[in-house]
Amino acid sequence: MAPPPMYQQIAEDLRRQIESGELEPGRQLPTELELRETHDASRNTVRDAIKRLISLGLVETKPGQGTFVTRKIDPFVTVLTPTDEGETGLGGGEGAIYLSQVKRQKRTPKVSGLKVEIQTAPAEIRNRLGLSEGDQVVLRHEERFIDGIRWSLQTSYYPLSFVTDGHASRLQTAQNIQEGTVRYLEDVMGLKQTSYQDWITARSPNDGEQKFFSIAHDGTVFEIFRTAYDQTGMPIRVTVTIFPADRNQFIVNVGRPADLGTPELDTPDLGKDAK
Amino acid sequence: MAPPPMYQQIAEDLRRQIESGELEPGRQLPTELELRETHDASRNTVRDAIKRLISLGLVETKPGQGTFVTRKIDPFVTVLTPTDEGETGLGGGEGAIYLSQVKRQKRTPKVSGLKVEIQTAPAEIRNRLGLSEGDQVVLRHEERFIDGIRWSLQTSYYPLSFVTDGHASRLQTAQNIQEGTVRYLEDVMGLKQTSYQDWITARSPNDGEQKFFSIAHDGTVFEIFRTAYDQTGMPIRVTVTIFPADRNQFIVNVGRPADLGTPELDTPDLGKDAK
DNA sequence: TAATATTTGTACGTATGTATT
DNA sequence: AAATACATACGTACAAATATT
Repeated sequence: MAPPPMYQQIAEDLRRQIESGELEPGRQLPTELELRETHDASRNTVRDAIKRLISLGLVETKPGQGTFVTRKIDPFVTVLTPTDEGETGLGGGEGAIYLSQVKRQKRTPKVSGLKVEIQTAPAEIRNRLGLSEGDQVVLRHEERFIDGIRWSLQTSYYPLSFVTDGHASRLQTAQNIQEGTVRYLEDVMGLKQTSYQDWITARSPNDGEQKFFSIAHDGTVFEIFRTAYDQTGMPIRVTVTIFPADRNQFIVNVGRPADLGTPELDTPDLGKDAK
Repeated sequence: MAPPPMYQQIAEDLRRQIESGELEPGRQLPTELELRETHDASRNTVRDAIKRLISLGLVETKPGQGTFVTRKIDPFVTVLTPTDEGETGLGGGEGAIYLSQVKRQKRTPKVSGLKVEIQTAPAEIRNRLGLSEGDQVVLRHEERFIDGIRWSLQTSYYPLSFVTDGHASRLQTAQNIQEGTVRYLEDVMGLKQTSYQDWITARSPNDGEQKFFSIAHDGTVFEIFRTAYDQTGMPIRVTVTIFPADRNQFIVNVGRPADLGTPELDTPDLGKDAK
């Protein structure tokens, strides 16, 4: 039996120390030069070990300062199914995706950096909205925070015809639509949002996402496409939301109004050692 | 302005060639020694570039053979909400999570390696099932394939009391329960599954998952906890399923029986350049 | 079967650059 | 300005896996 390579052994050793709490979150690891001596390895080998810990999300490095054990963020839990059966696909925001009420009521979501553009619809959006090649869309982009933490990036796409033919002119103004776009579209165009479909994927972040969320290039983000339909089954909006996987989880409730408890919501290490 | 480091430039250069189709899936990249010469860099620098491409999932290396452009797997799409309103939380399998009917009918799911154990319930399971510390659970573990491709790993947990007090003895036999455990529990214990809750997270694979799915150590898996409840609101099962993110996507339908189209399901590069 | 060539993996050493204290 | 710590980049050597002769 070949023994595991040295850099893996060093990584394992450090991982054990971190997960046992010996090295608590926020604390600095020994420097590369120190680890070089304590483990009797070259600096490059030590660095290989640290790279593994980075890709596991256990540590982060800061040039000129050191390597630190990652502080875990108490995860945001988003319920993808409506919490209130009264609202059919529901209310506010950018037609969006809602923060769990459970134990989140003390948290304060904020939105900033609203940007509005008009573009030729990219294929993914065009197909979901049932448009033709070359058709244009109105695009409303937001940065979303919770308690000051960067939570998600959201972009909603509407057919440009809503503005040109449907008189929903406020869609293209870079102002928040206070009553919510769902309500607004119903008021001015008679479009009722009666259903939606969420499409959930995961991938690596692009450069912009990497910077905005301060995550590693080999981290993970959820990408959720929400397509909303009116009473006739016509798609009226596509909302694409990016959530970094290190601080976001999702819940889907089926078969009940869903005020069921959410076990372990407090526990920071949920899912750590699941096998 | 500092130029980007050389290994990133080399990675970008190769990425461009891959995404433009110049280097098609399955094809071998130039060897490290060749890249060393074409890019006038050291072998280690070339290797750093390739590591980035690996973590983006664009290439994979095979010792002794070479580096190859990843063949993308046509993603499996799983619908988390019931496709048939008639069934309340629904039928077969291990009480499980169901494969989309859409365009998947030609695909053949297979299950193998059924393993049954009795364990003290780990905290995550215990809390979800409403058990006390030290309580035991019956654990049914399966490896699941689609068209021969490793699709997911699933483990279902039931309170041991179902076997000792409830006479659901077949739970602890390593045999498939043909009619489905949902039906079986209803027959022998009168437990009707009327609702469930899915809890969706993403994380790095552990060693076993890494090997089973042949994914990189810095890849991503979805981990979905499905807690099923009976008519009284009592939790009767927790099913934990691991899905590698490179070949799995999920859909949640709200507000309609949901036979809506699934745009782009055929398109292999869904979500590639979404921004 | 055995030897050989090719290709990636691990490990070392060194030098220099950049960010922070 | 100097010291510290991580980042990039080069070079070398040998091991391990695979394919070929």
